[in-house]
Amino acid sequence: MSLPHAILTALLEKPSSGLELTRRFDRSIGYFWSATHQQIYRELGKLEADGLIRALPAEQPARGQKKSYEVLPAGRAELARWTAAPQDPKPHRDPLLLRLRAAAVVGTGGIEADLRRHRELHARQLAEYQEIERRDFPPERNAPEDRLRHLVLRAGIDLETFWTRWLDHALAEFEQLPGAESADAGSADAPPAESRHAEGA
Amino acid sequence: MSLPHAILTALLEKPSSGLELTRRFDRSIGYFWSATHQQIYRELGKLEADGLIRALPAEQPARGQKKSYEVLPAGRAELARWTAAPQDPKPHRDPLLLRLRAAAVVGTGGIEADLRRHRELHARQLAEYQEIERRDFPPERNAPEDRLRHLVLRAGIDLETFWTRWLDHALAEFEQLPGAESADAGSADAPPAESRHAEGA
DNA sequence: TAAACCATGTAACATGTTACATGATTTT
DNA sequence: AAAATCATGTAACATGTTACATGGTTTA
Repeated sequence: MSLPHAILTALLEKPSSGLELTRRFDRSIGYFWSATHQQIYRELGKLEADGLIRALPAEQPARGQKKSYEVLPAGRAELARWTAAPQDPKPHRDPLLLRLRAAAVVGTGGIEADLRRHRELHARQLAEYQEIERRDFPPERNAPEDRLRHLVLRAGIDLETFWTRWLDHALAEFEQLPGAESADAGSADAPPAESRHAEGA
Repeated sequence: MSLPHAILTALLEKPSSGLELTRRFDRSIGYFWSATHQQIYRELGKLEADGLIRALPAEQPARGQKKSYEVLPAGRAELARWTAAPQDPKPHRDPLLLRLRAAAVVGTGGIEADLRRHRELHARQLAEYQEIERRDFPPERNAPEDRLRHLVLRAGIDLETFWTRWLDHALAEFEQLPGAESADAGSADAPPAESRHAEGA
């Protein structure tokens, strides 16, 4: 139940149309809550039906026409309620760690190359966040209203730093692995399938 | 498309029934890929229909009867393929960061108490992982087959350490916040709803 | 033998993903 | 006026969640 509240937050920051929201989800908000345009349109419909937002009465309703929404008092109240309500942390889901665990059983295959690729992607994301920090939160600018936004951005920066370093560590560990190939102990049925030709980083 | 591969990995480590799998997902595997028993039974049915696993012909099929599965050669091959295939990192989704961002708009409400609670939950999880590390990976035991499994556990330990520290930082930041109350700049419609009575940590 | 628990499962729904459809506006 | 792009939307499906149903086994 987070997408509607992500949309309410975005609309409170600035009333927008579906496509504008989609673009903002590709940037700031999407950094910790992504959504496609189909999800957003679907959710905008529900929020409007529930009386939490309304379409700005600017112009026409036709199909190819832009339609902007703003948050109604009931929507703001719902967002405040949700923000203050306790929530348990959801268990973390990470396909890459799952693959490493699988690699311990069926062999490492070409996974090392993908680890390197992920490392680079995280490093790039880190650079992007740091650029945003330089631009939006220079040392002078330290108003209380910005503190929370900056704190959230710091989480993004710290997380990408974390993963970059962890992947460095993992790659170092791989170099110490014997032949970097099939380490098994299980029921032994099929051949390890492909294994050579790593795709470079 | 990760749940079937999580199940294949678990079954290769040790053939199991649905409930046994559920229990193992509550422990080791579930630490980075959780699943409920309904998901697991549903997926076991699909994997069997696809010829990737089969029920051990031990005994009866009746309703309240235990039914164990093992991985077939095709299943092992599929897991090896999936493990080696490149995958893009999925964008990270974090409701707590979303709530902090919302708090920047509608006010902090009682969110501080929940931050403290999350901090304690992460600290507890960290302690659990460290206990597992002590038990399963003592310094003597350093066989190559264990390296990958240990690496994955380290990720869990490092992540919980990360969040514990980050939440400490966030809470320190909160103490510097003016009245620790409603910081707004937007369309101003509704009252900030509830705000007082934090629920202690 | 009733209650508690073990084990597998069904059903309904919420959320997220992928592919495609359609009208309006801008560019060539 | 054809092509590209903008903007909103439908449809089908995959995955995840919540509530409940059913038969068997153990324990009070």
